[in-house]
Amino acid sequence: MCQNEEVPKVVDSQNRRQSVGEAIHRIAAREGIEGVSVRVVAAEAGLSVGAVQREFRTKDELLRFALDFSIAEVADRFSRVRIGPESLTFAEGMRAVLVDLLPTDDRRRAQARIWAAFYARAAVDTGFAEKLADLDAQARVNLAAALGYAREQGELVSGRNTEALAELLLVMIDGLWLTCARLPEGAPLDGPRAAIDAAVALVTGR
Amino acid sequence: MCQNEEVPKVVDSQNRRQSVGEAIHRIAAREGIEGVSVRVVAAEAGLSVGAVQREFRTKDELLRFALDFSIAEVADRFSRVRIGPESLTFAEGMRAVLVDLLPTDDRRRAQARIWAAFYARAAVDTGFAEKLADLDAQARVNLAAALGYAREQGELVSGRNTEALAELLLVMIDGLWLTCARLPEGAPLDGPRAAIDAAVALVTGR
DNA sequence: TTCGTATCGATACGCCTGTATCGGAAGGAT
DNA sequence: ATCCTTCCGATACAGGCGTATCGATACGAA
Repeated sequence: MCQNEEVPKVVDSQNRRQSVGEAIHRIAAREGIEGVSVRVVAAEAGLSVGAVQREFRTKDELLRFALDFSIAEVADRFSRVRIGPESLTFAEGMRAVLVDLLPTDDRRRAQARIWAAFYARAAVDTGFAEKLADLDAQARVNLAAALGYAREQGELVSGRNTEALAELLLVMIDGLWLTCARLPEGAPLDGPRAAIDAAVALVTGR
Repeated sequence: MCQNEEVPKVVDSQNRRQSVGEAIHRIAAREGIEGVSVRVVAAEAGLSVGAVQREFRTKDELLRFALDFSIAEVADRFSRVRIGPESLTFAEGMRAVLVDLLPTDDRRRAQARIWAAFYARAAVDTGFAEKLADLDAQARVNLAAALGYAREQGELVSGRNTEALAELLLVMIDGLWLTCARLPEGAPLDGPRAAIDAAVALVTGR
C-alpha cells in the first residue's frame, strides 16, 4: 500500500497502453476505424478483454487515446524538420515536411489510412474535431514562424498575405495526406510529388 | 408478364433508390458512415427492411450506391461551372468551384461530412478507392482543359507545369473539402476563404 | 502461514448487426 | 371467380458489439 508499489503498476500500464496504441494502429490501417473493437484490439495486442477494459473504461476513451497516440507521432515527425539559419531553408523544410507525408513505407501508409479515419470521425465527433483543431492551431503557429523566416530571407513569393499562405498550406497538407491514404499499395507517387513540387515552386516564387 | 408491366415497377424502384440515397445522406451526415445500417436506412427512408433489401442485396451494394449517388451530385455541381470565352475567366471559375465547396448551408455541410466518410472508407476498400480514382481522372481532364485555356488567356502564372498545377489543385480541393467537413456548425469560414484567395492568387500570378 | 486486497481473465448480458426465410396480400390472366 | 405469380413487410437467426460482473489467483502485510 506504500506509494512505490504503484511504480511497477504504472510502468506495466504504460507498456500496455503503448501496445494497445500500436494494435489499434495496425487494425485501423487494415480495416479502418470500423474494424476497431475492444475484442479485436485485445487480441491484436495479446491482451485479455478485461485488461483493455481496465485501461480504457469505454471504447470512446480507447479511440481518443489512439488519436493522441497518433498525434504525438506525427507531431514528433514534424518537429524534426528545423527551418532556420544553419539549418534548412524554408523551401527545403517545406518540401521535407510534405515529402515525409508520402506513403513511402508501410508505417506511413498505415498512418495515412488511420488519419483518414480520424478525419472522418472528426466530422461527426466534436471531441475528435477539437483535438484536430488544436493540432491545426499549433501548426498555424509553426507555419507562421517558418513563413516569417522565409520572408526575411527573401524566399517567399512577394506580396502575399502570410496568414493566407499558412491556411493554404494547412489545407494542402490535409489534402496530400488524405489523397495518399487512398492510393493502392504499390501505386506510383508521381501525382503527389508533382503537387508538392508545384506547391513549393508557387509559394517560394521558384 | 408482358413487358410494360415492369414500367411502374421500375419507376417505383427508382423512387425508392432515390429516397434511400437521400436517407443515407442524412444519416451519414448526422452520425457518420458507421451509423448507416440497413434498419436505420429503412426507417429514415420510411421503408421496410425488406424493401431496402430487395433493392440492395447487401450492405456493400447499399454503400456503393450511396457513393455513386453523391458523386453524381458533386459532378453535377462542378459541371455547372463553365470556364471559357463568353463565360467565366479561369480565375473566376476556379474561385467558384472552391467557394462552392464551403459548408455555407446544411446540404453542403452534410455532403462534406459524407465525403469525409467515403474518403476514409476508400483508404481500406478498393472498390471505393477505384471510384474516387475515376473521379480524380475525370477531374484531371477537366482541369487540364481549364488550365490550358487559362494559359492561352495569359491568366496563368508563367513557367509552370500544367499537369503539376492540376495535381496541386486536386490535392487542394480534397484538403479544402475535408477541412470543411470537420468545422463545427457555426464556425467562421475565414480560414478556408483565405486559403482559396491565396490559391487563386498564386496560380494566376495575381 | 494466514489473511485481505488488488488484479487477473473469462464469461454473461442485452442490444444491434447483416442476411435469410416465410406467410399473406395484391392483382392481372384465364 | 379462381388461379398463379409477384411483391410485400414481419420475423428468425447467428454472430459481433460494448459493457458489467464474478470467481480465481497472486501477493504483500500481519
